[in-house]
Amino acid sequence: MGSTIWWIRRDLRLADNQTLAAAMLHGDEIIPVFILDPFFTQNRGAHLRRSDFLHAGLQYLNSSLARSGSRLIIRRGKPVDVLSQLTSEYSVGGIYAEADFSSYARQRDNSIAQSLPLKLVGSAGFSHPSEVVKADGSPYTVFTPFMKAWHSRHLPSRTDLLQAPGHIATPGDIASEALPHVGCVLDASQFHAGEAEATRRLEAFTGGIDAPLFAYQDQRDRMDRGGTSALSPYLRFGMLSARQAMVAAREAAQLSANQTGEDGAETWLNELIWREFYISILYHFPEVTRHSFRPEMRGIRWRNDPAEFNAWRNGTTGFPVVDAGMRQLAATGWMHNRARMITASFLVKDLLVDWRWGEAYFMRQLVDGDPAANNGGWQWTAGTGTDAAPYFRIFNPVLQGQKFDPQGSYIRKWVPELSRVPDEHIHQPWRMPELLQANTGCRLGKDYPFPMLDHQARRQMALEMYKIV
DNA sequence: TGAAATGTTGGGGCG
DNA sequence: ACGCCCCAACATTTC
Repeated sequence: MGSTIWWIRRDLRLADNQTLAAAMLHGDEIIPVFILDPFFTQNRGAHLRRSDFLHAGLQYLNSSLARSGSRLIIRRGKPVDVLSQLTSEYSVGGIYAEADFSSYARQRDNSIAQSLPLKLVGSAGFSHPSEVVKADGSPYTVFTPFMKAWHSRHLPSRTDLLQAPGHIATPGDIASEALPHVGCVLDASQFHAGEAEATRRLEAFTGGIDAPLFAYQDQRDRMDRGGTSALSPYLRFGMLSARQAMVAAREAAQLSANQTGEDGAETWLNELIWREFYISILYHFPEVTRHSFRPEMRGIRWRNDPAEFNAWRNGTTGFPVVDAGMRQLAATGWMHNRARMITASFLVKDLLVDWRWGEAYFMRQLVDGDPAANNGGWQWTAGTGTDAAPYFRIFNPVLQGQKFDPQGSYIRKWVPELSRVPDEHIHQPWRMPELLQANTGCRLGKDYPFPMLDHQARRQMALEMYKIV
């Protein structure tokens, strides 16, 4: 049958990989290739942490392939050129890749498919976005009906999962560049790349009767606790498939069907379906990457003050919970989901900055930065998206801190200058008497900034701004 | 997956 | 004992 290329993009795993399985079905020999595309690598500096996570993942994948009798081929260049060359040199019968619905990937793949036998199999989501649509074929734009439709159609179970191939035959004479270098910026984050780590984390989160999953509903918003799965970087690069995650959630839900905590599995599954929803939105409405989904929101006149934007990025807004989130992001490339909502709301509704500025900054910093989920999250917060939070839903950073970091331990962890501030002032350090400021080493305006704005006033401005449109 | 403003209720202090 | 006021607690409406 000849060779087939498994063109790896964001499916860095051997288990439950439909793309790899299809490639193996259609060829005797597999050429697993990852292409370092100048479109991405030229911009690597801007996405250092995510690049490093990817590169570490490639090293891990290469080891896994080696254990299966294969190896990873690294090539550098425009994908169409690299693939043309490989195809002609090794009489390749087909190129198999997982579908990717971000705008660059779609253009790239469409153009390659015109000259090469590219076949797109599977996707980063559980199902193809064209599968879960309304009866008349139009896409869902409201989450709840989408979620219900999803539940009625798809009930993955363990037997649906594909085993990792035992042996992968790969031609021995194919030249490869060296595996890309992994820098040290990942050291600060808690994420180790690779399929095994992803599987281990999934098992730790969902396995057993005491699994954190069962406390998910109660704990997920608590920034001071590790109640979330923190699996997003693994899902982002396909070190874990959506299907594997969903199967684990379902099995846990069944295990606990008659016990407390069953809602946790349901709630987490819903979060995975939100991810499917945003993948679907990006697929059906690619223009959301450029502007607001809701046309009537495209004329908002944002303030876009660069100095204020910088204060937000640096975590020096003077609002402890906002600064904690932004510093966690800068330090680790990851942020607790509740903190993402709080910081995003602050940027959009207190600083009145265009949500796309925030989207771009998050994309630059996040290890799990994904065009669909990141865009969906930002448009949700800004109230510009599908089924978004209404424009008047404005987070109060003090109340959010009090609710979801009651003792301020999340704040103290990421904003060390507040570490000695007592609990009763941790969310509003500006209310500390001067003597206490001196005693706790947190003098406002010196050790930690005064709040950069009056939330009540900005809230009114935001309401006006949205109303004018 | 919000918060503020406004409305309602009921217990208790008080004359 | 009773009406009145105050206000906390809760509910509803509004942005």
